[in-house]
Amino acid sequence: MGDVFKALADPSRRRILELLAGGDLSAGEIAAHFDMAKPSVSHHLAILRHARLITDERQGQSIIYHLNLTVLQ
Amino acid sequence: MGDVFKALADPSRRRILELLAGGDLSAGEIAAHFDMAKPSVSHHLAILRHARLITDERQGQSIIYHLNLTVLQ
DNA sequence: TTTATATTTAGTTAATCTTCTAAATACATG
DNA sequence: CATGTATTTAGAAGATTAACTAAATATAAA
Repeated sequence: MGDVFKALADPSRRRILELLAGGDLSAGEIAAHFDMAKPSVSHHLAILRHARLITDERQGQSIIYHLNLTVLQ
Repeated sequence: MGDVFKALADPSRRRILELLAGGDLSAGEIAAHFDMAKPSVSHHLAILRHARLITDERQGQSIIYHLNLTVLQ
């Protein structure tokens, strides 16, 4: 649970969750919403994934991210 | 709201909230539960207060802290 | 008013976190 | 298999945070 709170503590990560609430997106599509280098966004995605707030699924060259809010219950 | 998530991100601060869930406590009583210098605990209390997760009230020499969960709704 | 108790403020150091660039990995296509 | 696209990993720099000690403030009591 500590991982969840830590993950939610960063504004960029909360924004990622908001974006995913509007529908699944690839890592690149998520990165396009930020004024930040792609590796930085990838790092945020890793933290959200580790906290189980999102799940990922490879689809060809892309990796699609999904919101997973069940952990908040 | 970002302040709330940041406040909840630290394990010591979550423990303080748990302690206060069991009833109001003075700063000194809270500090006694930790293996940490009092100024460090005071700093955590200030962060929780700023996030409005707790309120404080002076009572003589002591300052009594109360849990305030309304901000989580 | 001096002394004791409770708590916070100030200033510093060490650890953690965010971001970057460069390089590596994975998949798709010519 | 070579090249291009998508994403992550590695390593480093800068910023933020958590901890400490010492000093300041506030109240109570002798």
